[in-house]
Amino acid sequence: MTEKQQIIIRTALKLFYRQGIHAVGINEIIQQSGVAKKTLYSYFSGKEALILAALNYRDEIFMGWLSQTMASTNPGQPALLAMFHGLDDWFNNRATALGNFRGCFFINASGEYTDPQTPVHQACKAHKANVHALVLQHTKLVCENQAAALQLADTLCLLKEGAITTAMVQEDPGAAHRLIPLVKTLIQPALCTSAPHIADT
Amino acid sequence: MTEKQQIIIRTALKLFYRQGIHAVGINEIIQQSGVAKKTLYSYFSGKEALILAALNYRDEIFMGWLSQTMASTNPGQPALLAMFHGLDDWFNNRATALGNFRGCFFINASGEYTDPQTPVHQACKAHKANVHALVLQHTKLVCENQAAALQLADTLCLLKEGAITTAMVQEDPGAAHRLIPLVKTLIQPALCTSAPHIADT
DNA sequence: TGCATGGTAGACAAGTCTGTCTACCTCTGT
DNA sequence: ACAGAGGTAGACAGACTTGTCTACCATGCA
Repeated sequence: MTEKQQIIIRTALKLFYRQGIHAVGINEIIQQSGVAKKTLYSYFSGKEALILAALNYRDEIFMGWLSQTMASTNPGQPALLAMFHGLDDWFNNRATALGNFRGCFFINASGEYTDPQTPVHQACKAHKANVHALVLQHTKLVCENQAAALQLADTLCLLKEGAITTAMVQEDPGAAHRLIPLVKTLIQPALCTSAPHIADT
Repeated sequence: MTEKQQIIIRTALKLFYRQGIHAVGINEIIQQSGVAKKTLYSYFSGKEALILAALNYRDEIFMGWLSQTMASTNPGQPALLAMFHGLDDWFNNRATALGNFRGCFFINASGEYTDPQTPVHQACKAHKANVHALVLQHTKLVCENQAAALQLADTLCLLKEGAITTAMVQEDPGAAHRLIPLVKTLIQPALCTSAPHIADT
């Protein structure tokens, strides 16, 4: 991975995230990168390869930020809560690693590539699986059995997606903060038994 | 609203929803509509006007479907629960009025027009406000005060967004169904007091 | 000194995009 | 019978798209 390659990927991600993937052309990317077109095409076979590289880079950034955010406190319950405080930081542009909030790059990309068969959609799905796996590590510490841990991870991830989407579409940066009382309730160890959610009727 | 106009809007919506907005050209729309290009431009000043018309049409369809779904049972608690059963139908392609599930058209569109100032993004935001207003009508019947009703509507709408996003990106059509126990708990009248969520600590 | 490497700048091909325009056709109402 | 409305088909302009290719330049190494 050369320095030029890094610059191109970083620039592409910035533009794709800000303007949408289809709305950004190769010419704009090379211009903003200060790189010749031939250089770009020597590193990437085409636009799709660059998109996939940008998705991969964003995955690294996001997973790094999230795992660091969750590692800043104790594993389990506090880490899960820290995730939602982290989302609140992100929505209010206090998470510098993630840049200015414009929704989730992977959700946005999926919306442009709705066919699940496309490599882009698959990459987005893979990123969400990475996040889920990280969350699951912590729910396992809170729940008394595997099934309950999985279910809690599902719910928390779904809340996360809902908060991101609400914050973006509705221009509502308080979406994550308002969830914190509910999250606190959900992750109370006593409630994470085999019963699905608090009470299952 | 002439018949031709209707055909153009319906075709545009179908293509935009399936392939993304930027990925669909005017030529494809007129070809699929069986309409001359001049006819399209006699009704719509440009592509953006057509996009806004498609968003407006989708809003009508979705709000019609949702209000009908919620009206098929008793107002309040049962209607709110019916919304999530409706989402489950949608994700599993049993809601014919909404077409084959490809996520939420408005979330997808917002991802392509991330700048909140754009008319497209504003239209998406307005749609979400419409849904929220409908949900609020029912949470008011369940909660004992205005603030609690608003808070419950916020939470349920956020769960809805999370379910749609999860179902789409993760190819997980069970996202809404798994939420039902949690929703049942949240909408229990006794819990919808001034306390934010179940227990607020 | 000479040459390979990796870069720049940008012309170019071939196709697509939006939007305008001409020429024609086919109803409907008077 | 005839005018006007509303439509079709499609050429066209001008800009933009991705991707290839030529010509050139600078640096490091033998």
